[in-house]
Amino acid sequence: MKELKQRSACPVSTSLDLLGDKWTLLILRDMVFAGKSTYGQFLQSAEKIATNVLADRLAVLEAQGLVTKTVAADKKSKFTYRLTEKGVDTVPIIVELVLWGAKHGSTVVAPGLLEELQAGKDAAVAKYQQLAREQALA
Amino acid sequence: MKELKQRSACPVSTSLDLLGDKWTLLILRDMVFAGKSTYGQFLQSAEKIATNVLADRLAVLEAQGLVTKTVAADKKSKFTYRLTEKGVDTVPIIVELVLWGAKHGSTVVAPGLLEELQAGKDAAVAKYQQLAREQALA
DNA sequence: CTTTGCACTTGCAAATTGCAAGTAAATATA
DNA sequence: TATATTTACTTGCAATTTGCAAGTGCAAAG
Repeated sequence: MKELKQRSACPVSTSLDLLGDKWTLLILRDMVFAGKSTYGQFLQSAEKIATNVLADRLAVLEAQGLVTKTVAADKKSKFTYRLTEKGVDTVPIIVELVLWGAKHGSTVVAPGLLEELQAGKDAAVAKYQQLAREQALA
Repeated sequence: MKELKQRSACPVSTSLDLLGDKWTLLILRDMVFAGKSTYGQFLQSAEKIATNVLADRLAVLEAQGLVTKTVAADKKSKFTYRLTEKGVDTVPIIVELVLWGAKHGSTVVAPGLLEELQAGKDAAVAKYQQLAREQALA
C-alpha cells in the first residue's frame, strides 16, 4: 500500500503531497477532459509519461481513493480507471491550471474550452464534473 | 538562466512544467497568505524546505517572471521577493488546493479562511490578489 | 575587529525519474 | 492448435533531483 507522508497540516501542502508532481494531474486531466480510462490511453498522451511512472501514479491515485480500478467489461486483461468523488473534486484545480497556462504560456487549448471557462467558470466546472460522474457509471 | 522545457502545448501540462512540484506553490502560498518575502522567512515554514531547493525555486520563479527580487530597504545583504501579476494570477490555483486539501485531508486551516472561501470564492480570491499587489508596492 | 544575521553554495548519499527491455495473461489470427 | 497481438505492467540501470549538513561571503552591529 502506497502511503503518503504529510509534511504539515496546511491544506495546500497536504494537497501537494499527493498532487504536487508533473504527472498526477495530467492523468486526472486525461480522465476529465479526454474521457480516458485505461493504462494504454494514458500512455498515448502528448507528454509521454514513462510506463513505470504511470503504473506508480495510478497505484497512488487508487490507494488514495481518487480513482477506482475495475476489470473492463469487454476484456478481462484490461482495466478501467474511473474517478471517485474525491477525484472529481480536483476538476476546479485542473481548470485553474488551464486558465493560468493559457494566459501565461504559449499553449493550444481545445477550441471553445477557453471561452466556456471564461464565460462561466463555475458552470463549466460543474459540467465537467457531471460528465466525469456519468462516465464512472458506464 | 533557468529555462523550462515544455512537454506539450496543453495548458495544464505547461502550468505543471513550472508549478508541478512539491515546493513552488508553497513558496507562493507563503507570499500570498503569510506575507512572506525573504529567503529566511520561507525557510521557516512548517514544511522545512531545503536551502538549495529554495534557492533553486526562487531563481526559477524569478526567471519565469512570477516574482521580482530586489535589495531590501533596510539591509543591503537582504533581498525582498515580491509577486508580479503573473504570480498574483496563481492565487486561484492555491485557493483550489486549499479547498481540496481541507475537504479531503486532515488539515488545519487558518480560522475564518475556509468560511471566507466557501462564502464567496471569487471575492476572496480578489481580496488576496489585491493584498499581494499592495505588498508589492511596499 | 570580532560576531551575528542573511543569503546562498557545496558535497554527498538517497530517492526519483526516464528510457529500454522484458514478463505475463487474455484474446485474436492462421 | 500454434502463433501473434494486445494490454498492463515489472525490471534494470543511468541520470537527474532531493534532502541534509556544512561551509562561504558580505554587510552591519557591538
